Amino acid sequence: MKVTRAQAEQNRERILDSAAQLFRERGVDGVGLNELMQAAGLTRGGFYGHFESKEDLVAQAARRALAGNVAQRRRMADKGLASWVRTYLSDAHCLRVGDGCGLTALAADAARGGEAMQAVFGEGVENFVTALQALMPGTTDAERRTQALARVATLVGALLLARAVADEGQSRKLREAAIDAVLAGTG
Amino acid sequence: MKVTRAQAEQNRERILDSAAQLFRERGVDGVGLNELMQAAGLTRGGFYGHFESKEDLVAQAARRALAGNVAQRRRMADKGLASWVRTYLSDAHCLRVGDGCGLTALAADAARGGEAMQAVFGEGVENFVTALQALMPGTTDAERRTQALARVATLVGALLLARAVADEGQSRKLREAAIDAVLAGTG
DNA sequence: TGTACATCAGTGAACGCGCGTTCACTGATGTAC
DNA sequence: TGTACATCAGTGAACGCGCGTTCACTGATGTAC
Repeated sequence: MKVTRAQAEQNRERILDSAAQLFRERGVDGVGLNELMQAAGLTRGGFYGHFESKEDLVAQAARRALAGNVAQRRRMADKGLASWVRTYLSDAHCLRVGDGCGLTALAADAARGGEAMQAVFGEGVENFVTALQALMPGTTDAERRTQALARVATLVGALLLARAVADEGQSRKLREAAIDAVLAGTG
Repeated sequence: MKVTRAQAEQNRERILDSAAQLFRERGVDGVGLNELMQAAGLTRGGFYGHFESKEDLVAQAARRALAGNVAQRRRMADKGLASWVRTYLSDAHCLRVGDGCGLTALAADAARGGEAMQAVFGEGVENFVTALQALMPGTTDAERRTQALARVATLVGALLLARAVADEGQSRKLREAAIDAVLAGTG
């Protein structure tokens, strides 16, 4: 049955929100379209009214997941770098993958993904780097940018590894060491 | 038909080698047991003579993939840190996922994996950190270990992000920035 | 060393299931008069 | 503003396919004599 255009648009948004969360939690290959549509309160057939294919959805859901980082970016500027970095590598962020950083949760899927996905992911990285760059202590823009690039790698690497090891102590030590390294020389 | 015990053991090794490579290239969910057995020159049914389940294989294949890092570790000690880090973040390593670093290629699967997988992965991280620790410039063991932990995160994060972005220049800049950061202060 | 036989690695068909995708259909929406 | 009808968002069955796993069977291996 047909619904209003506004309702249809809301349905599309709900599919994207579900996908952005579930893909982060279980990976692109770990979530089927049927489950995804049910999570959005719809049935499987309606999917292709909204998206060309699963690959199309993946790229758009990745953009949505990475847009969540923009909100975190603002908080970073508000709270100050040190506080924000500690939040980024906190126990809470380590556990809550589904609404956590899209760079960390989707990097492997992007590395194995299509060109559209990788283009979206590249923008996500760029946005993150730009935000961090403003808070770096270097004297030139180029210097600050290089520092920001390396620190994004450290943050993402530490969070991903921390989530992947069985031992809680090892996970925490990884994150604490990364916090020290990222904040070193930033006063 | 039966084969000799030595042949059976070789078959098992071949399954593990194929799995260690294909899981790194396409992820655990991206590789079926049927394809895996064919890659090892066998048929699907024989799988359960060697492994309890796919999850069992995943943990053992991860151990194998991470054992490859041990070989790299030796080269690191031989060639010196700077040369090794540049190799780790080279174009070649960026492209060759299947026989590249298991930490980077399998971290996402480990984060979503079972306890056995995460235990294996934790050992892989520990081995890598220990190797790097010996080359760090700090004055105490604890200091060197903290530096090594953060640098492993930087290396893994940079390689993973570099593989996940569409733009070649962005990929290279990420890796070059990480090289600078990892080598900073190590002479 | 040679024969008789139990072992068991590997085969290939089959299990139920979920995958991504297609399509004829439904019926409320939005439009034209 | 009220009626007649075309549009189209969503439904649900079906497509072929590959998934992880099981199992009766085969026949060379390895052993016992």
